[in-house]
Amino acid sequence: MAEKVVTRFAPSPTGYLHVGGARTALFNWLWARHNGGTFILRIEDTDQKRNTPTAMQQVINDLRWLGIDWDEGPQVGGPNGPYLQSQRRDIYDRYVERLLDEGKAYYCFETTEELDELRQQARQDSGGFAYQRPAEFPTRAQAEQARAEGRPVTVRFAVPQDQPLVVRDIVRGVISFQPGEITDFIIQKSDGFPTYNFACVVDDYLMRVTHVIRGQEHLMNTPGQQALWTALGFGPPPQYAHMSVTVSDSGGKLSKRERPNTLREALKTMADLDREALAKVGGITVEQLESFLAGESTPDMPAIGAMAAHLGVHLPEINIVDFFKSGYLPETMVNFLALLGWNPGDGREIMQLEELTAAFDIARVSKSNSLFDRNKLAAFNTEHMRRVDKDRLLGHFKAHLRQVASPLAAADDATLARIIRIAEGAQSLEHLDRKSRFLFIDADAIEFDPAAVKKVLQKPGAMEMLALIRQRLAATDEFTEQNLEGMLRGLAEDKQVGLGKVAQPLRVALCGTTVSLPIFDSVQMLGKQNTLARIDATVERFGEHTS
RNA sequence: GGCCCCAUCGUCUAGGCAGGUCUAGGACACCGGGUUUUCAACCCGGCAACAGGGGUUCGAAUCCCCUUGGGGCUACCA
Repeated sequence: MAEKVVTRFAPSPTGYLHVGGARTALFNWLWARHNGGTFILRIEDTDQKRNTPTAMQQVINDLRWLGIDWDEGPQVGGPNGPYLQSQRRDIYDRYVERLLDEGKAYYCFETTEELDELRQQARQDSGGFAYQRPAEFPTRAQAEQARAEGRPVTVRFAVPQDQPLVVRDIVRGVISFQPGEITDFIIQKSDGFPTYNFACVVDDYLMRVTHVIRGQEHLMNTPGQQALWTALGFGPPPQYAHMSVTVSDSGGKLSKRERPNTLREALKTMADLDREALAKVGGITVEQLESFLAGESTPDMPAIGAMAAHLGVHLPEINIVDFFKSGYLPETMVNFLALLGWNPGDGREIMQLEELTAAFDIARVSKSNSLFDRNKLAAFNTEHMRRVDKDRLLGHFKAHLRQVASPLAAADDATLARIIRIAEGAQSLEHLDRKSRFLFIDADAIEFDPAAVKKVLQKPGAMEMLALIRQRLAATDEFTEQNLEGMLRGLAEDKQVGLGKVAQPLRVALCGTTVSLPIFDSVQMLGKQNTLARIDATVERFGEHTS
C-alpha cells in the first residue's frame, strides 16, 4: 500500500477566492478525499504588501460554502502548524541557514533598481536574464556589513547547473529543462520573509504533502523547487500535477479585471451619469471615479459591486461569492468546477460531491485549457435546483436572500418553501427572488416595466378585462387557489379567449412585469385586499391611455 | 525576445497512452417544431469538429516531425 495521500490548497490571502483558486482547491480536496487522505489548507501570506486582513476569512467562508473542508489548517489546527506562513519565519530561517552553511545558497546585495537594469540589458542583448552567480560567495560578515550600510540583503539558491532538471508531471508527463534555463532565484527577501518558491518547498516537506496539484502558471517554478527539495535533503519530492488554465468566455484568461472593465464600459455608454451620486454609492470620491473611468485606477471590489448594483449593470461573476450572490448553488459550482479540465470518462455530467469524489482521478485531468462557459453553468444550476433536496434548497435560498438583502429575507419558511415548490424549473435562486419580490414590497414600490405595459396593458381589451377580473375577484369570498383557478379559467372560457389574455393583464397589474410566480399562486399569496388594490391602482394609472 | 505547455463540433469534452469497431459519441449553446397562465422548464427534430502540411503503416483523430494558432512563465507576487 502506498503512503497516505496528502494534498494542500495554499492560497495567498490577497482577495476573494475566485474560480481558478476554487478549482485548484477542489481538485486537491477531491484527490485527498478520493484516496481517504488528508487535505490541508495553508495560507501563503509571505508578502506583506499584498495581504489583506479580511481576505483569509473570506477565502475560508467561500471554501466552506462550497463544502470544501480541511483536516489541517486555520481554525481547525493540526499536527503540522502553524498554517500561516507568516508565523513560520523561524522554521524557514533555519533551512536558509542550512543552505548557506552548506554553500548551496548565497547572499546578494543588489537593489531592485539595479536588478531591473540588469534585466533590461539582458533582454536587449539576448534572451533571458540570468543572475551572475559570484565565483566566491559573500561571507556572513559581508552580509552584516551590507545590512549595516543599508543595502538590501537577500539570499539566493544556487541552482545546480550540471545536468538537466527533469520534472515528472502527472498530467503533462516528463518535462526537462536544460542547464542554464533555471537560474539562481531568491529564497529569502530583504525583509527576512521567505519567497513563495522556498516556503512552499519547506512546508510541503514538513507537512508531508504527497501531491502538489496547482495551476499551470507554476510549472516553470517546479524544476527549481524540486532542486531545492533535493538540496535540502528532503528525499523524493512530491508528485506534481499542473492543471491547465481556465479562460474566460469573454476572451483571455479568467481575470478579476473583468468586473471593473465591464462596469467601465457600461459607464461609458451612459450619457447622463450622475457622478457625484454614483461615487457616493461606491464609497469613493468623484476624483477616484473619474480616474476609474479614464482607466487609470480601479476601486476595490465592493465599490465596483455596489456601483454596478446601483445602476443595474450585470457584472460577470469571477469570485465565488459573486456566484453566491447571483443565485448559484454550491452544488452547481462544485460540479461545474470539477468538470473544468476533468471528466469521469463515462459521459456523466451532473454529479453530486460524493459522486465526484468517488470518480475523481488526477490522471484524467486534461492538458488543454478550458473555457468557462457561463451558459453551461446556468444549465447546470437549473438541473441542481431541481435535484437538490428541498430542505437543503430552502437553506441555500435563505442564505442567498440574506446575502443580497432581499425583501424576501423576512418571509417565513413555509412561504419560501412554497415559492420553491411552485417555481420548479427556475434557473437560480436569484430568479426565484425576482419572481416573488412583488409579494413583499409595497404597492407603490412596484415599478412598471415599460415593455410589459406596452405589450399587455395597452393592448385593446386589456383594461376591460382587468375590470371584469376585479369584479369577479371582489365576488370571490374565499381566496383559495382552487377558487381562483376556477374563476379565472371560467372567465377565459366565457370570453372565448385563452387563459393568457386573462392572466397577463392581471400579472402585470400585480407585479409590474410579465414575469412572476404562477398566476393563481400569485393572487392567492397576495391576498384579496392587495390584489384588488393593485388592480385599481393599475386601472387608474393606465386606463385612460387605452380607451 | 527566451523557455515551457497545449490543439476533436460555437463551447465543454469522449475516443488518443495499448492505430482498424469513429460514415467521430454525449452535453451546453444555436435553429426548427410541440406543450404552455408569464419567464422558465419540459418533449421531439436539426446544424455542427479530428488546425494545416509532411511522414510511419495494409490502415491514423489516434504514433513521429514541421508550420500555424492559442496559453503560461520570464519579480525581493504567489
